[in-house]
Parts: sequence; structure tokens; C-alpha cells
Amino acid sequence: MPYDPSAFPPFAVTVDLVVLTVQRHALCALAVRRGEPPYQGRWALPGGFVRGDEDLATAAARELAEETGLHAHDPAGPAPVNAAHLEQLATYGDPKRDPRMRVVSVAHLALAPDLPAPRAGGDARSVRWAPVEDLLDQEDGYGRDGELTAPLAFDHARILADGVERARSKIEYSSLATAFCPQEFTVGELRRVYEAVWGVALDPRNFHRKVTGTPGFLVPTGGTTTRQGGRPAQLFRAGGATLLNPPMLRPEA
Amino acid sequence: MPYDPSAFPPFAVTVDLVVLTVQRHALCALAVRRGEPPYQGRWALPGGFVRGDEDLATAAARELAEETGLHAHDPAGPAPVNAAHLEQLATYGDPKRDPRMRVVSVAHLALAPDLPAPRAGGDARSVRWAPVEDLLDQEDGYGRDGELTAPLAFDHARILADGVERARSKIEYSSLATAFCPQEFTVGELRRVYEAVWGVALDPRNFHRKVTGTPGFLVPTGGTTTRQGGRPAQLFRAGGATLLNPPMLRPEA
DNA sequence: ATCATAGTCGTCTGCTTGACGATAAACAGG
DNA sequence: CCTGTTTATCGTCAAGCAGACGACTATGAT
Repeated sequence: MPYDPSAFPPFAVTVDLVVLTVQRHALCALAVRRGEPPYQGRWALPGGFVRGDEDLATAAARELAEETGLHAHDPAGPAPVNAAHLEQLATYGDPKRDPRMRVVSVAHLALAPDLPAPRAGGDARSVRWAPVEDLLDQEDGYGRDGELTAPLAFDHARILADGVERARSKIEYSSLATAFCPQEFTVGELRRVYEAVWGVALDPRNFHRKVTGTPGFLVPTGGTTTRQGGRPAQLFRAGGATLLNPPMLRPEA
Repeated sequence: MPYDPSAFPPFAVTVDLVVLTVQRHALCALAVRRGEPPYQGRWALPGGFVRGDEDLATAAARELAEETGLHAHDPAGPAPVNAAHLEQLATYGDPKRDPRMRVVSVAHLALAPDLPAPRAGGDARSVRWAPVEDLLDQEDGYGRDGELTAPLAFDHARILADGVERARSKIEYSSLATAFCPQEFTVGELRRVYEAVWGVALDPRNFHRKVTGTPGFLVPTGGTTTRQGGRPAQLFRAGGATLLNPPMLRPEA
């Protein structure tokens, strides 16, 4: 068939971000409050249009930096100070997903360590970390605290659920859970990440044996810390290994 | 920021298909020969523009049917006769990936059993199954057989490689390998699928123990066949289980 | 001094895997 | 008919890993 510019319809292309972190033993996602219709006043995932000369990954990294101050951490190369893992998640293109026009959104998944401050780009009250459980469980209605009582805008609940599921399954067979930790961390901190993401309790002794026994997963830095209380714990850095073999098994139950 | 139609650039959105099957012990992909520039005469993945009122999965299923006569098999619901597994793979949007204009392509992965005939939509010689190894190993140059000597058009080599890697890893922990088999198949046929996709030899006895011992993976139909020669083998159908736990381990080496 | 908290090292038991022997049931060819 | 070849299927054994859990260590809090 010949190449004819009128033969295909124009689309707007956006990137939406599922940014996850672990706060106070809970898996949390970044949400922004919408300032205009549609879904005005509702919470949504951060995101924006892809520019005309921009790659998809670049657009996602730009939005991430604008929203959080985090820099995407390319697996190769040294990690910057405020580094986050960033990967493409999936693409959503239902013709009716945006009532205004045809929008195809390329969702990305970002994993970040617990940040000192939410660092809103603009209005501080319009962006927040919220437990993913709260964001996904919302039914249409009024809540007692007057916050977060409506489901996420657009199809963002589905996108968030897909992102959470990706994170849950990927930490099973990769070292991705370290992306939730600061540069140096203890085995216990890493375990609490797994527990928060999976929503289960893990045996500290078996977990310790597993992660320290997997070659290339963790490298000791030599230091220790007592920031979690109790006996001082060894500090580790993420090793070069990206694939866990055999994987860390998620308890069924 | 206000909603302004001029604030974002228009994109063309396409779907590209990585359609895989197993033929004569080799993992093969569907390739079409391009009739027009750019990359005229080169092989490429099948694909096309997403229509204005069409979902991405719908567009992929339509292209798949046009190109192969296969119908996408939604995990829920009964499998049609010519059923193929279809899932979204990833999205490619480098600004320079198509020299004509800005095109974002949502690649999909389809897995099909060995088909009686390639069933080209148009010109029979312009579409063919080719071993993925051949398609990916192509260097720029001339081959002895005068065929398939150039790399795939656009960034399709990368897309194909990503699709193959997805298939290779996904059959480890899911029952997806059955998508390469006809409705009824033997343990040996399923093993040959794994061997072709992974490019390794598996021990028939251990493989048999593993797949027949995993509850919900295979259900016996009662029949037997000798179509592979040798002793008659039991026929099975794919069971309801989609996740293999524990997974089938891919030999390292 | 005592307790609570977290971290780390071991032990034991059962399951899974990988290597491989042995048997069974078909077909091909002499 | 007999024999070799091919494929399927069952069994055995040892090594490795995971889950359950006891024991001990090193901190800070009371």
C-alpha cells in the first residue's frame, strides 16, 4: 500500500509514571491531583506529552525529574545521587480512555528509595505519596478524612495495578528490590522492602541466608549501622548481578 | 497547564507483530518483504497503522488475522480453531526510527502452533517463516542463497530480539509453551518446543516427570498417537494453570 | 542489671532437580 | 518372525535448596 499521510489518524502520545517507593513498611505510589477537567480534583499518575524530538525513555525520565527530582538510572554507568530505576511498563490506547481526544499512553515504572521530601514541582499539596492499597481500593464515594476517596483518573488504577504487579514479580527473580534501598543498606532493610512489596512476613534467618549466599547480589562495604536499632548490621551495596538464580520465592498463602 | 491542541505534536501509531512458531525443531518468526521505500525489498515484521477507533489489542489481532489467518485467543473464553496467543510486548518510539515521520510502534508478541500453510494475505512470496537465528544474525551483505541477507528493516531486529527473549523467559514460569502446540499434543512434542525455543537439549525423563507432576499444567485426553514414531504417546490438552510453580528451569551453559 | 530489639549462624527435614538405568510399545528391514 | 531403532514412561539415587526453628550476639532503653 502506498504511503499516504491522510491514511492514518493522528494520535497524542503521553508517558505516565508509576513511581513506587517504600515508606513506613508500606508500598507507596506517587499521585498528583488534577487541576483541570476531565477528572478535575481527582488523583492521577504523573505524566505528560512526549515532545516531538524526544524518545519515550527520555520523556519518562524528564517527567520523573520534573515531578520528583529523581534522575533515571541507566543500568550501565554509575548511579547518580538521586537515582531511580526506570523501565517501560506497558502502553494503553483504548480509544475512550481520554474523553478529549485519542491519546496513547506509554506507562513507565520507576522505583525509588524512600525520599527525604516529596519535592513537588509546583504546588506541594498537589502531589503526594499514597499507599498503593489506598489508591487501588478506592470506591466512588466520600471518605472520613476527606482525602483520596475517588478512584484514580482515567485508566490509571489499571496502570498502577499493572505496575505494582510488575514490581512484585520482578523482585522475585532480579535484584530490583535494591532500587528501593539507599546506596548502602542492611539485609534487614532489604527484607523489609520485600515484605512491604509483597505484603507478607519473611523469616529473617532464611532471608539472610538466601541473599548473602547468592553470589554477586550483595557486596559488603565494611561498615555497620544501628539505624534500625538492635545489634549493628553489616552494610551492603548492590552487586553486579541483576538476575537471581534460583529466584527468591514469594510465599503463596 | 491548559489543554491546548497545539501544545503537543501529532504521532502516527502502529502495531508491529512478532509472530513465533516452531518448525522443524527451529524457532521461526513471520517476516514480510517490504514493497516500498524506505527499506524497499528488505524483510520486516508484519504490522500496520492503528485505526482511529481501534484499541491497540484489536489492531494487533486484526493485523495478525490479515497476515496469517490466525485469531487471537483471549485467555478467557474458548479457543477458536486457529488460535494464537497474543500479548503486548513493548513500545518503540525513537524519533528517528522511521525516516518519514514520527511513528510510535506498539509491538505485540504472538505465539502460534505450526501452521499447515503460511496463508499470505496477498503475495505468497512476500511473506514467510524464517528461523529467528537467521533473521537476527544477518549482517549487511550478500548470502549464497540470495535470500534474507540484509538485517530487518527499521528497528525490527531489536523488536524481534525482545520478543524472542520474552518468549524464552516466559515459558520458564508459565504454561505459554502450549501455545506453540496444537490443541492435543504429547509430552515429547511439548519438550521439543522447549528445546527449540531455548536451543538446548532436555532430558526426556526429567521433563516428563516435571510436566506431568505439575498440577493443572496438562490434562490427559485419553487418546494416544504415534505421529512422532516409536512407542505410542499419551495425548494431553493444556490445563487451566497458567503459572508454573516451581518454574521450569532453563539450563544455563 | 535487665529487657527488648535486631542481626547472624546452625541444624534438621522434606522436596526438587539432574544424571542415568531399565522397561515398554510401536515401526522398518531382513 | 526376529532384530534393531525410535520414542515413551517409570524408577533410583545423590546433591542442593527451602522452610521451620533453636541459639547466640551486640546494641539501646529502662
